[in-house]
Amino acid sequence: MPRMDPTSPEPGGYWYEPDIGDDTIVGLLAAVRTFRRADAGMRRRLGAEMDMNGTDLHALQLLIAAQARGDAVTPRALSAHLAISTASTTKLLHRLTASGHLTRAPHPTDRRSLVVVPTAHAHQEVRERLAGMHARMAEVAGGVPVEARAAVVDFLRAMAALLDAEVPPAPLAPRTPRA
Amino acid sequence: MPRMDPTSPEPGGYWYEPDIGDDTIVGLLAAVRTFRRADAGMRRRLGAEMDMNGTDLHALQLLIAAQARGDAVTPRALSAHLAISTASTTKLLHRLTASGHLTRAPHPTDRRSLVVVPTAHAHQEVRERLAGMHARMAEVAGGVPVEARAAVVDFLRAMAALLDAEVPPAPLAPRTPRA
DNA sequence: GGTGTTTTGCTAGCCAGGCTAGCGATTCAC
DNA sequence: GTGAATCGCTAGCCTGGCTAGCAAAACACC
Repeated sequence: MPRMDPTSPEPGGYWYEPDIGDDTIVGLLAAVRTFRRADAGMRRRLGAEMDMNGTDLHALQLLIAAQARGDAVTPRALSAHLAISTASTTKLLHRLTASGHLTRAPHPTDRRSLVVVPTAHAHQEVRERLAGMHARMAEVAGGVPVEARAAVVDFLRAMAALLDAEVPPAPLAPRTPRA
Repeated sequence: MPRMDPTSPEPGGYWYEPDIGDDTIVGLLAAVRTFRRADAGMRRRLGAEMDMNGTDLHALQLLIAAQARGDAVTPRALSAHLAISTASTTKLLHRLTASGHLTRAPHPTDRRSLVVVPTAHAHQEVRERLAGMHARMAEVAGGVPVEARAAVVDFLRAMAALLDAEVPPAPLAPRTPRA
């Protein structure tokens, strides 16, 4: 049975960028890549080893957060938050209702819509599953020097904004049109 | 046609953690989540809008980096680096050879194996596709105060290590065994 | 030097989770 | 009141993971 090596080492050298001019910037970007890879791998493993994938888990987190805030969440809002289509969201709701993690309640004012509510079971499970990881993440975050935290937050937010804006360009050669 | 909102706002509040004791830590973790979500969304869009998905692109980066270092890369090594199975790697190689991004050359010493080599086309394309984004990322990175950069790098690395180590536990209720 | 075991890349076929297209029901604008 | 917009949904497709199992080559060992 061909199996993969779960702990692949660092990719090693970098690729292009002739000379950005600053080693610390290169190091920063390398760290970002390392993190992205670890994150992607974790999500995949999460999907493989548990009976819930990353998107579903993320949805539950959002629902629980919203509930704590007293906000009602509609499927449409959920799809927007998760950045997936409404059809995919419907499937997601099916999965999570089937597994007993949430229920659909009628929307108080709009009879087309509905309100998605996490069950007690969902609360418990998310707590169990994420509490440990989250505590560890908080610990890591606590290791960041106080005076540097704002910089880290700014950096991550700016990166996120950049990624959000990215991709669309695609100003490339005539590509095989995939059809 | 149901379409999603590509620029969903911040998830808002958080969920559990009674009182971590420090708002800046919560902010940090929120920023991490924002980034993770942006990254995942970017990868998905990348797969949707281009004719290459994130894994393939990652593979090309690795190959190009290895080539620059003078290292030969076998499919097996690639599968280990990408943390996917050898079967998936074979499919990946099919995709990328079909699209003219790489070629399979005989391995110099092991006749079972082979060496995967990126084409000039791959070089050009990766450069075109990533140079812009990468330059922007470098710009963002450059915006981080010099004295805070080491802290950012440490933080991201620690987070990555944490995610790498995460998931396996799964000490939960008897779960439906998915079979 | 033959022979069993490993390793390598591969094919076949499965499955999850995205997606688009389009539908009935309801709400909104006017 | 009526047409347009919006809601969640179903039907059905496609990508990209996965496992199982294969022939060929390399290796271990006598």
